[in-house]
Amino acid sequence: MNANVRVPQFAGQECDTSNWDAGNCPVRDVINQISGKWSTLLLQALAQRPYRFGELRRLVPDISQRMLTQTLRELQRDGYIDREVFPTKPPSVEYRMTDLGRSLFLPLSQVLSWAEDNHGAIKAARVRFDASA
Amino acid sequence: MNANVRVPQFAGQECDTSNWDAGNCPVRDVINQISGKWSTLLLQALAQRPYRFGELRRLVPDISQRMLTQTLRELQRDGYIDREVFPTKPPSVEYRMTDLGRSLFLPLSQVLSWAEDNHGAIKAARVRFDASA
DNA sequence: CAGCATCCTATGCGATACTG
DNA sequence: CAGTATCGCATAGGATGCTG
Repeated sequence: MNANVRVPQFAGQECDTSNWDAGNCPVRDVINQISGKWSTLLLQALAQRPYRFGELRRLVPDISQRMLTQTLRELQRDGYIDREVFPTKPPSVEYRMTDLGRSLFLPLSQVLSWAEDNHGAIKAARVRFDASA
Repeated sequence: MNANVRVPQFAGQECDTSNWDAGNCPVRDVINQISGKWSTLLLQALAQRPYRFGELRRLVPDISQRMLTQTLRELQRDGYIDREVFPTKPPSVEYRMTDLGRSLFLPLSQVLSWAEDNHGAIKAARVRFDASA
């Protein structure tokens, strides 16, 4: 890690790079959490409707149970989703998106749509790059 | 890796999860590349104006030379930025955003702005979560 | 100036087994 | 059903040294 420098960062913010990950660079502090392998996928699912734990497992069968738990916890911690436990036997737990989560998903879904729309152009760019290299 | 299952994924796309990273899930294929530690930061810099290699180093002094090179190559390969070599002595290289990069940065910058605007709410949510745990 | 090659570490993530 | 606890690996990323 470098010395105590300050650099212009995301959206014109200055960030103390000696403490890069500790939350003083606001944009990175937020982006870090939603850039995990499963975060956006789960956000997209829960943007549709609430889901129970097992439902999410079946919806995304290739997520490990460990990462499902962990990702849900992180999303909950950041305030994007709520977790409600129903004291049945055996217990059931429902996850639902919060208003904050929905307000994030608004611009986020635009990026996802862009990715879908432009996947062809990107694949083409890769072919061109790899051919000329 | 799991068996050959297909699940509904991003933006309603189906993805063969047995080959998850190989590009058959369009959204993930695109998002993977821009979710690196430095990608969005460099995109934001180059959205302002073209930069030379050394300028980017000085702008983001805490990026390692290795990651600057690598991230720029990935962004170039996906078609977001162009690389122009000026045959001076010693050589100088300029990076500039392409139209594709600019069209990506449009929705992407909305997410970055959202992150900046809502950083306080997220930090508060974390405090609440950690207190109740 | 703008890189490439090498080594090394941190950690994100998967696999497996166990529990209230 | 909805988790927790361990272990292990693959890879993202940092540090350092060399080059056209």
